Amino acid sequence: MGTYKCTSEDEKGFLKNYDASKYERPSVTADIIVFTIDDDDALSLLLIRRGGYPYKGYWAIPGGFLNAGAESIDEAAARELRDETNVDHAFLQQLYTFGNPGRDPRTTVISVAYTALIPKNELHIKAGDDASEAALFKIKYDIGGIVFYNDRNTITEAELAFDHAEIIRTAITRLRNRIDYEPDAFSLLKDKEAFTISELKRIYETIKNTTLDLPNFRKTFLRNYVETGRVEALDTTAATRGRSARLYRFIG
Amino acid sequence: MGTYKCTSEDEKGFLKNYDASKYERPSVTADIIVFTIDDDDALSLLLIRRGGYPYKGYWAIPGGFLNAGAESIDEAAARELRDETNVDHAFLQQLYTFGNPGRDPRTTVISVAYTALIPKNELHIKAGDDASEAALFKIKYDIGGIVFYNDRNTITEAELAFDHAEIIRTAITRLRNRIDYEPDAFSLLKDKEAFTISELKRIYETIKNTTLDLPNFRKTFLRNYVETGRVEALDTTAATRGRSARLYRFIG
DNA sequence: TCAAAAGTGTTTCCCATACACCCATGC
DNA sequence: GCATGGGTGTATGGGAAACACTTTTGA
Repeated sequence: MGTYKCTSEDEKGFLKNYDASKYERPSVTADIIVFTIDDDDALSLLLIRRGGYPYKGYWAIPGGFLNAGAESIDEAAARELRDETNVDHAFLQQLYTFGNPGRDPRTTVISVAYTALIPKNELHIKAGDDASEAALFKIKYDIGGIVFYNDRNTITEAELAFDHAEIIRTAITRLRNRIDYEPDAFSLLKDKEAFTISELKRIYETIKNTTLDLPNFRKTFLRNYVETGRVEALDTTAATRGRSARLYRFIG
Repeated sequence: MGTYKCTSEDEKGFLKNYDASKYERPSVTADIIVFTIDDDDALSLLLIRRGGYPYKGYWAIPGGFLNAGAESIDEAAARELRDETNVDHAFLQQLYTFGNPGRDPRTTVISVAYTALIPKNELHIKAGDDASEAALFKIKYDIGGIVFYNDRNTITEAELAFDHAEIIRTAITRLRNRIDYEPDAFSLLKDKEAFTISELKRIYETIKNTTLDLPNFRKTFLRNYVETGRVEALDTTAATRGRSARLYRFIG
């Protein structure tokens, strides 16, 4: 890609006469599952209460239409994230593309879903254009499905707009699988330049929804990250309630 | 999804007046990387020589525009696969969605890429509507990139249409990563109802581009598949050059 | 009977897990 | 000192890799 040039004359004619409306086109959106870990170590995500139809008043994941021609899908996702959270340079990863007919009552809508992992202190939530409200919801795994709740609302999977429950489930599954072999967890650190092993461990525990053994976590962390140079051990320490903990710096 | 109904009167009005052309819409295609293993155990893929502009005469992966409203993306991919290969019920998996502006000189095109794994004896290649030629190419890893070749043609990554080289690279990477923990390899067996351990091992070797130790491969195969009931050991054997080999049947 | 391929058994090493124990710090 | 969390060391077990060896078959 990038090396292609129109050289022949008949190709130029073809491109000029190309009728872009020959095929019926779907709308394309970039939707984002914004994950964070809140102050009491619960995995949370950002939901928007829809201000317009369809699904007016329903909670949904943030997203918006692709500005075709002016931006890539990745850029559309980044723009949408910026609009909703003020976050500019986030860890943003394409998740999956959803395109069943009927998932949007208006017309065929293809949604390219992205996952963002953002530390809570960097999140400055604001409502976008067509949204009346935005809030973080804790994720709770319950028999029969996931429940999303915060101080003011509790909703179940079935109460989400569109097929967003399926999208969220896909995102959680992927997040859990990736964390074992990708450094995703570091994206959720409040300070990637100075963090303790315990802080990182709490992130892993939150995502995997289990408790981990600290000595063993330390060993695998040192082997996989410090010894490979992806994390640097600092000389400084952080004061906590007990013995002060060594600080580390994430490099890449 | 599926439980949503328009109940309010003003929502009905909204949907009636919804202007589907308000946002500029991109074209959406479903593109397919058809992998197979050819008779001399080389990983191969299906390429189409483009009969129309753009990239007329270039080799490309098969694909076609989504018939928005009439089919899901998955169905579009299945239809396209059927058109090109006569294969109807294949292992078809969504890979990634590519949507950089400029990747197609006509207009913004979003391509949802799929991977298909099909045994060569089931492949009946035919050219589709806008393609003048279709052929299998062996994949060879060379310094500086991948080379695709068969009896009649040899092409490099840079000679492929659009950004298809990137799509293929993504597909190969994913295939290699998945095979270690997903039963993808079984999709490439000539006969899933009666295969030997060596046959399966050759598929793994082809995909991973290494040689494997047969005793160890047997052990992990028995533990992961036979003992878990996903593969059944048959009483029959297959005659080969040496000692005849036990046959197995893939269940799910 | 010999080569070729299938199949078995053994040894070694790495790594995950479990857990006992020591160290530093604040109150 | 003592509670609290950070940090170290050791024992155990399972699986991956390497490989020596046996069995069955066709030519």
